[in-house]
Amino acid sequence: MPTKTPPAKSISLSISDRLAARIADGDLMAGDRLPSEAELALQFDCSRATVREALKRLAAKNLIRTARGHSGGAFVADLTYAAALDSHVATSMLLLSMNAVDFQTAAEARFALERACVDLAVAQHDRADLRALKDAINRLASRCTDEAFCAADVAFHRALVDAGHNPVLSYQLAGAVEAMQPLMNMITYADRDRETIIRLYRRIAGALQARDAGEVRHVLDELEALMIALFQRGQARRARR
Amino acid sequence: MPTKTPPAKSISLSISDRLAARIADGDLMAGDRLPSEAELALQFDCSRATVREALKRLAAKNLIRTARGHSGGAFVADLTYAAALDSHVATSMLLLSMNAVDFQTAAEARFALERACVDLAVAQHDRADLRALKDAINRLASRCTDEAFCAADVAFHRALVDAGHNPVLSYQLAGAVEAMQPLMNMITYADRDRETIIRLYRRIAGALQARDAGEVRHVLDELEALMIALFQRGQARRARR
DNA sequence: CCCATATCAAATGTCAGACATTTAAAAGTC
DNA sequence: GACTTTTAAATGTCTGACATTTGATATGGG
Repeated sequence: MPTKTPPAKSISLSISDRLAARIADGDLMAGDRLPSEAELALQFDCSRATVREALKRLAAKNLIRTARGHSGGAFVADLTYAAALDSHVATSMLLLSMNAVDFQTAAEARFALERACVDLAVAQHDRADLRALKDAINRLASRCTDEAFCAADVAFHRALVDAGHNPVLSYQLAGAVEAMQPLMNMITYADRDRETIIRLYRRIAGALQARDAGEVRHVLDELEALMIALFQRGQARRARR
Repeated sequence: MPTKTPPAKSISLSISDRLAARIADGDLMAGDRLPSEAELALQFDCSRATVREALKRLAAKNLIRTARGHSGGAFVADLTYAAALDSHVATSMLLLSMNAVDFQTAAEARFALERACVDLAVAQHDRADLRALKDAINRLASRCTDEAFCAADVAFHRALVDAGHNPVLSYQLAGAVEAMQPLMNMITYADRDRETIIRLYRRIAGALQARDAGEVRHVLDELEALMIALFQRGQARRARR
């Protein structure tokens, strides 16, 4: 009996797939309102509960948003960079933690990605970008917890990435950098380490202002080596106890 | 009345958030089985339907998978690179199409990212990587539709990225490159364009084998310029009609 | 004793109908 | 005309039931 009954995909799954395809194809455009749950139930010949499960899945993927009330309903969401970034970061974080990615691999990837935006950042940055970089450095220089230090660290790198003025690149890079923050948080920084890092960051900001891409890349190399060394030192210390 | 009643988050949403947090925190580990829907309904003091909506949301984010039958249920999924990549690509594609990203911006981002893996690829590649590159080139050289040409194009870049032997980097880069395929598909290639592209790809493969990172980067620059020129030529032709 | 078969139980998937809540528009009132 | 009340349409939730799937268990025969 070659009638296709593969893994018997559930009804709600096939509904969400069909709606997702219509959105991806541009058949349903951002802002469009989907039929009401009751209408969809009629169209797909199933119950409202089943339709709702399908809609929840789409909502989880940021494909639709729902509003209650008289003229509420499900609307095709206009996917923003911010929303996409959130889910990208969440997924990447889970991926890194679940696959036990070692620090060296993560750091290697992170700095490789960061170097990808150097040329653009050097060419495109403006005064606001330099300001953002310096704000982040100032926050780093203030006494703060390791977590706050790492958060400011992320802000610095984020500013560097954004200086390329390419939203697509920012989206990809910022997601990767932020996803690695939990790993970076495993580093405990001594005061003199912080000073070293801040010095490197100032050199990056300076080189960027001077539009010296080679120097920026060079400092990033140093930074990467430093990070890995700090992590390994911390690991050795943990092992000794 | 400062009692917090913000936007009255729905019950099913708060349930999925709580479960997601437990997974992210490592409280629930990959492979763990969640309580049955009936039990969860008791724990959260709500109906099974509400629990199910929450679970569907988690399933959409690849956080859990469900199985039917006697010893079925919801299990914490072990997020694979492949699964994460799929959702990353899907999201990125939507993001690009919905935000009307222009070709130049996308190409700029794509080649910037690609250059990010050159150093690693030059240092780490092995024979299998070169083989994958050459296979892709051979497919490009065979007569094929524009879509197949673009698919082989993606395969080439994917192989280049994977040559870095860094799964984290591959995940990030492959997602970005694949997401841009629809834009690249907008290019129609004349025969002599294809020949030019293939020549560039052969140079890349050769430079990689010779472990000459500067040459790889240089060819990528040429490739980027060519792609943008081809796209603009196509646009001008479309406008003239 | 082992193996095939039938039965069972637990879980997800689905359905039907009801009620609660939210929201904007329409109707009514001053 | 501005304010208040009513109303309708939609999502959010609850309840209870049935269907389906699938491993475990019991049962029977060789």
